[in-house]
Amino acid sequence: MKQDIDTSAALRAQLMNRLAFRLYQCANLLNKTGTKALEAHDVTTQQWAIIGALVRERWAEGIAVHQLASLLMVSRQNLTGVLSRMEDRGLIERKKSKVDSRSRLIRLTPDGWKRWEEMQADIAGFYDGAMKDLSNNDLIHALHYLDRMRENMHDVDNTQGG
Amino acid sequence: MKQDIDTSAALRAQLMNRLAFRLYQCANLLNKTGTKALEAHDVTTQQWAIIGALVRERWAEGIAVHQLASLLMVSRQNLTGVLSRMEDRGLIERKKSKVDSRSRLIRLTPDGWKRWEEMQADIAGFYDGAMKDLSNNDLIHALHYLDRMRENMHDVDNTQGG
DNA sequence: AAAATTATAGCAATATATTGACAGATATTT
DNA sequence: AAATATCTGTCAATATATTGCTATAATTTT
Repeated sequence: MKQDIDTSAALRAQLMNRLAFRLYQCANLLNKTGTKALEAHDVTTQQWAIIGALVRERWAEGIAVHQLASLLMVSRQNLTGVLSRMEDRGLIERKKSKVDSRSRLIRLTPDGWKRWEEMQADIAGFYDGAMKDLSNNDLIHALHYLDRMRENMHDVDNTQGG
Repeated sequence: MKQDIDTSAALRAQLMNRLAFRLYQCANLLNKTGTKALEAHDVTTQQWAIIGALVRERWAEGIAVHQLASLLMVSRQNLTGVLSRMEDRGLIERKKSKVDSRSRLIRLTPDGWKRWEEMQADIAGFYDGAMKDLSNNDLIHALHYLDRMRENMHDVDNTQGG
């Protein structure tokens, strides 16, 4: 009976443990270093992700909070807090939807767009460091694995009553 | 002039953006689903990581806070908060070091060890879902990429005055 | 030996993330 | 049409993460 690497439960458990731990460390470091890299722009990593989403999705009137929360995979409540801080600083605006008066449509202000442009050089500089020595092929593979895990955990989430 | 996939700056920037975003989403989902999976044990994902580290590193007297913080790659201040909540619930104990009276040595209590054992079945169940359809080879590769990124960001961190 | 520097844990302030809850709006069922 | 169920954004409470700061201890420099 050949002890194949793919059939060793203890090895697999160890790999999964290490992978989860690595994910934990990476995410914390991404938050820390990303926020520091954009310090001059007064934009945290999380706010950067939100601005990036708003830039990418050019809805005519903006996007509803629950849609943005779904896209970012964070809770509506947390997003409300982050958006409030961004609105206070003039990066985004909230507008009551004409279609559904409960809904608030979120979009970047002209200042928000300007901030995005101003950030680009520092974003590029940050990525140079964070993705150093990773080829495009590496990036594609890493993306594939994280994608797989995200989908898996999304399913787990739904199973848990999401 | 051949437009090679490895030389396209726009593609690379897009990949890096998507990778960072995926990391953000995955980490949040890991925190959410991991904590939910261990709900019966009243242990969050972060506390699980700490217990795991304490289990793995079997120092005779325990580990100092700054060492544990370094291992986990989180700040001492944050760790202090998490440890306090764990101590309050009897999972860990803090003991003044005989060698350096400023230092607090952290280790699991007997209850902490027992909690770790009790968690194993639910941990395994969670991993089954989160790592579904990923072979051991996949796990090894994913680990490699996250490792690479972690090291890169660690270097960036040091450059930023970490 | 004294002075200066560095290290330790933890307090405080702020940002992010979750869950529970809820007023009010909207959609579905009766 | 009325009753019921669901949805929307946000408040509140709690956990996690960062930075600045500090009293005290330890180490290094003078």
